[in-house]
Amino acid sequence: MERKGASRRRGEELEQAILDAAFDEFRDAGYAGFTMEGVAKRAGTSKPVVYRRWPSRVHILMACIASRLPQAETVPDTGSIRGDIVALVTVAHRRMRLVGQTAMLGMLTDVSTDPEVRKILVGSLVSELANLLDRAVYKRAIARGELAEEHLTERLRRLPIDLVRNEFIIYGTVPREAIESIVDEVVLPALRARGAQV
Amino acid sequence: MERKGASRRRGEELEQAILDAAFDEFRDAGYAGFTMEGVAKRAGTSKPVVYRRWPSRVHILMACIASRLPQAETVPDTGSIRGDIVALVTVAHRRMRLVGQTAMLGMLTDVSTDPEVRKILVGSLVSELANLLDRAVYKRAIARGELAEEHLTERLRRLPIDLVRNEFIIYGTVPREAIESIVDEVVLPALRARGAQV
DNA sequence: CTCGTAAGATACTGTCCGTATCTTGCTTTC
DNA sequence: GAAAGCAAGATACGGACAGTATCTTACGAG
Repeated sequence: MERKGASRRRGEELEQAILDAAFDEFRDAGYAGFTMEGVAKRAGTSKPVVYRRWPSRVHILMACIASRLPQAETVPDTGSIRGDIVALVTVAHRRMRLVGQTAMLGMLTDVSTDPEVRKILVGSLVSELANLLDRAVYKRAIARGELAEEHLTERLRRLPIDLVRNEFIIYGTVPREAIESIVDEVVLPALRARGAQV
Repeated sequence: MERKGASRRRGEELEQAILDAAFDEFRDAGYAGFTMEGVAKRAGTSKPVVYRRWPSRVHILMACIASRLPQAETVPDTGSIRGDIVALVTVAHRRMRLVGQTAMLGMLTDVSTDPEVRKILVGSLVSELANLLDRAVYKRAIARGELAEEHLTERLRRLPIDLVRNEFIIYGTVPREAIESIVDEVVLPALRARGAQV
């Protein structure tokens, strides 16, 4: 099924075309309907070509989703830790919506029996947000004097992301009120309890 | 493949035998390896018999797992809300371990596109714990005077379970220290912030 | 021009879901 | 206690899809 009147693509060009096709397939067919045959057909190529680059369905799925997520999102400096955390959680939620609830769960499922693949997923979908939280929110709050390094435990560091992820995974949607209740009823009180002036 | 020297089972007896077989299949083959063929073979019957009772793979999976979870677990009255919450979270964690990380994720995935089935899952795996938390923990704390009804928001009501579920789903394990940091660094501070004397 | 590499086509194995069809044993009813 | 009916159980099938093997062919490098 070679594409008519077109030369064979190779290397980077072909790889991008397949990732594009994969993303279209993901968007149109959903997580469960995402098939290697569909990807190959959309890309105007064949399965072995796809398999030469990604060893399995879940690998290319993660790759195509990761490739579509904005790489270096920023969180505006709102002047207070509350505003910054709300902004961060909003960014996190936007990223999750790009992935989708079913796909997020599906990838976590696929990955849960394979530590190798798990690393890839956690690296591209989880760690990035955690770093952003540290860099863009906590560091600024420390500079402002609202927070001290020693107020932060590991748990508090990841608390906002844990809560919004849970909300998204279980309920599928995270309305504005949910974000605010997470921040005002849980995160800020927990920070204050350790001495933060927030 | 009718079992030799045995009369045909019917009704309740057959149903239980299939559920037993399903649970064995689940334990031995895991979530991904759980197949209807396997269940039928183990139960000494055939697929149509299984399909007459449960309309799909995920239905019987949920049914067999739910049937193996202790129905009415109790949370000991430890005399303080902290102890009670730790105990509740420990119970929740034990239930989750019985299900397993992969199966939990897998069921959530399967269910995420079908509100009908979702209700069944949420009813048997989520609501039960929420009720337990209300009945066994918050009610007693209110009776003790540590807590007042109006201190409790919806978010705080489900906070302990949300956090332990997240921990289990993402990290696969919830060690004692995690439980304690959840309770001491997050849940109790959040309750105190709303006026609870805990 | 030749040669090697990778693209692309095709077909195959294997697995499993869900269903259709048929036989047969058990139970109920007259 | 025979006939009728119902559900159990066997078997086989259609369809989808993962992943692989094999072959041909375009194309770039030298």
